[in-house]
Amino acid sequence: MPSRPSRPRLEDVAARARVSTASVSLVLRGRPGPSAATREAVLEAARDLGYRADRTASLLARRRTQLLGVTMDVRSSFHAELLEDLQAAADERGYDIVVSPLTRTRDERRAVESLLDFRCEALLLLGPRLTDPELAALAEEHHVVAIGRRAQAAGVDVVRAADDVGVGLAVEHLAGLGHRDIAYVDGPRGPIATVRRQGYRRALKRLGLVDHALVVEGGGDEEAGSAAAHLLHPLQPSRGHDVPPPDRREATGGPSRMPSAVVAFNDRVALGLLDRLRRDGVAVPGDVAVVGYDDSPIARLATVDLTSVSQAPEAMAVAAIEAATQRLDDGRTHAVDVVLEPHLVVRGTTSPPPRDGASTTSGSRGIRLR
Amino acid sequence: MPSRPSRPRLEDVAARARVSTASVSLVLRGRPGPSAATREAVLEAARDLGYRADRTASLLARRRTQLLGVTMDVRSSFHAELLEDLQAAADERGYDIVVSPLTRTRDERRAVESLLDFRCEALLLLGPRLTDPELAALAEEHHVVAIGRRAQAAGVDVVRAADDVGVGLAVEHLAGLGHRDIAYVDGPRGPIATVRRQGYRRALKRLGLVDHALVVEGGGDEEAGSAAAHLLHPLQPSRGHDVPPPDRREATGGPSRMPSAVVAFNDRVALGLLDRLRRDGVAVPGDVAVVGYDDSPIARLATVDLTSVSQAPEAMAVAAIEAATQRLDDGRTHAVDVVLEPHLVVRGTTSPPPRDGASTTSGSRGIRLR
DNA sequence: ATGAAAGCGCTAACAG
DNA sequence: CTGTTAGCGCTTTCAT
Repeated sequence: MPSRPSRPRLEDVAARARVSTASVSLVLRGRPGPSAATREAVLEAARDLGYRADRTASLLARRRTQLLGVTMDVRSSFHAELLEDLQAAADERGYDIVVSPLTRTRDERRAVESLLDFRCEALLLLGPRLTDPELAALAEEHHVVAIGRRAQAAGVDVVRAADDVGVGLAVEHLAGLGHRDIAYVDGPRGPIATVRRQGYRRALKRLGLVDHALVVEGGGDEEAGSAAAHLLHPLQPSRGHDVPPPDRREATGGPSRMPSAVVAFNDRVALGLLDRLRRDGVAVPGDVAVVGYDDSPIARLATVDLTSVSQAPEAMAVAAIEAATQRLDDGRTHAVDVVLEPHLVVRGTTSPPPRDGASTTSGSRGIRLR
Repeated sequence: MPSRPSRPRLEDVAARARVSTASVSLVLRGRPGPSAATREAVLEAARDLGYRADRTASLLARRRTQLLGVTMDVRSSFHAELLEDLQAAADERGYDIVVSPLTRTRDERRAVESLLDFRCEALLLLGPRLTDPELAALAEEHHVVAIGRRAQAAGVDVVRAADDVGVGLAVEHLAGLGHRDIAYVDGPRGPIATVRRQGYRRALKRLGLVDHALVVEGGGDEEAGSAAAHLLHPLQPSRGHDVPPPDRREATGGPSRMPSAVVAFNDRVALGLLDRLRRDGVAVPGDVAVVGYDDSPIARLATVDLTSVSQAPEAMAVAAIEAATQRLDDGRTHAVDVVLEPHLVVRGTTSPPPRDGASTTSGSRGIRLR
């Protein structure tokens, strides 16, 4: 339990070092002025007393708070990753970060308000779901950086990866392997999903595969991916794993051709997809190749080993902090839109399509589906 | 971009409402005193000006900050879940939460310091890795609540689930289904893993199954679970999924009997385990039953459907906030140790063991392994 | 180079 | 019930 004698104040250090509080303040913040002798005395006194500055007080006194506010979805591992990098980048520039998690009882508005209460000097919004007008309104009063999605809002800095390009990379990779029937599992409504879907469509067009386009409904999590598996393989028994799958060639209804490859909105969706496909006896990548998006830690697991598109979170983080500090420290006033190039990380869930009529179903299963 | 005219201050509201700043302060904080007329005038003025209190200033002025600091591992979905519930519980009691994430560049010490800089009135540490002496030292200066693990540290409040009981529930459930060879996949070194392992050993003893004890090395994530699969099934080809598994009965080396059930340190480990087992052609729960720990969101996914032990995060969160506020508001001075009873959530990864000599390998695969 | 003093914006006594 | 006033702990002119 905290000892009653409240923690030492600047004044206490000053008294002990036999100098003024002003000197102590300067020394402790490493600012030029005080002589070497004073410095030493102050540092010693501070050490002896175990002094730590009260940020609340210094923030009040200073105009600046040096605080950057970040809103994030606690459940998103991509956000978690970004946060780590944001933290590091902010650190280097002498800023501190306040994170305001979105939860089911705490939407983006509240999260932002909380940040403003802390007097954050800029708001970094991870994958904000606010509408463009809402963002623009916010930006009238505060510095705001939208991270990870496009935003057509005046005054808002944007840092994002070219998602359409990213999906394009995935599609091209698959096409390069020889796939022609490449499906796409859509994401949850929103600007991010829109751009990725566009990327898919455009890539198919470039490759002359538009006829093969197949966008199936999806979502943002494993559940959605799992559900999508049924749309891709509508002939599988819809529940239970105890019924042998019928020969997929005998299919009626559903897509006339089964895709030999699937690009998913993100890794979580890809994961749900993988899991369901494999349970249904579909080999990945033997029967179907799968590509995710985000290159999340889980994709890197040896057991998952998912080919995925990386948004380069470190680069995004650095760019975002940069955007904020340029406004705060360098007086930039026009909005910027930083677009980073995603890159594909090829792993084990993609390989050439099965030879016509033959399945490359994993031999370890000892089964062939057709 | 922020407009230069700094935001309205209390004084501005007072002037506009033609009352004193004191009255405004009281009204805005909903404290008794001001007359209805004053209230209305103030509220209107505040609304007109778009006033929002500067928390920094009020914290300074007030003795109290009403801030609770939380350290957490951003990567842990269990922590994420707890955080949501902590947030809600704190809210109800008029406290605000500052979260300080641990990252690879930011260990627990730094995270705590950051919280102290914010003048948090209590520290809630999620699954702290600090040693007991370190915790005790911290507790001399601050209110600290350790959440999710046991702690033998003077002055530290502890809120945890009875992990040994939890693992016991899992083992008993399996034994009740008829399993006798029940293995345990250990967690990462630390107090949590120790207690869970103990729970496993004691449960076996109670059930007269000590001879069947098998603790295999594990860890905290999917990777570890995947690796553990090989220790449980040492005869599986160690890499690649393209070699049909040999008849496991012909095993030489490794455990003489294959366990028919496995309890994993946590859900992530269980997940890695599940994935690897299934890829190796082992049916779950047909050949091997698997139980996880944490009842994390992923365990609940239809595609995963993992039997797991729930630590009841909501209850933990409430108890933790309670512990903190009792100290702060009710003047409690002795440490408390709140132990919550975990409960088992039975899902699809557990079923009776295979009949002797027969495999219940999933029929949907159309294969039998032996 | 150093110290005295005036705030930062708000809260809490204390008068009135 | 309302207004006045003295701080909260630190930073920052501005003299010295």
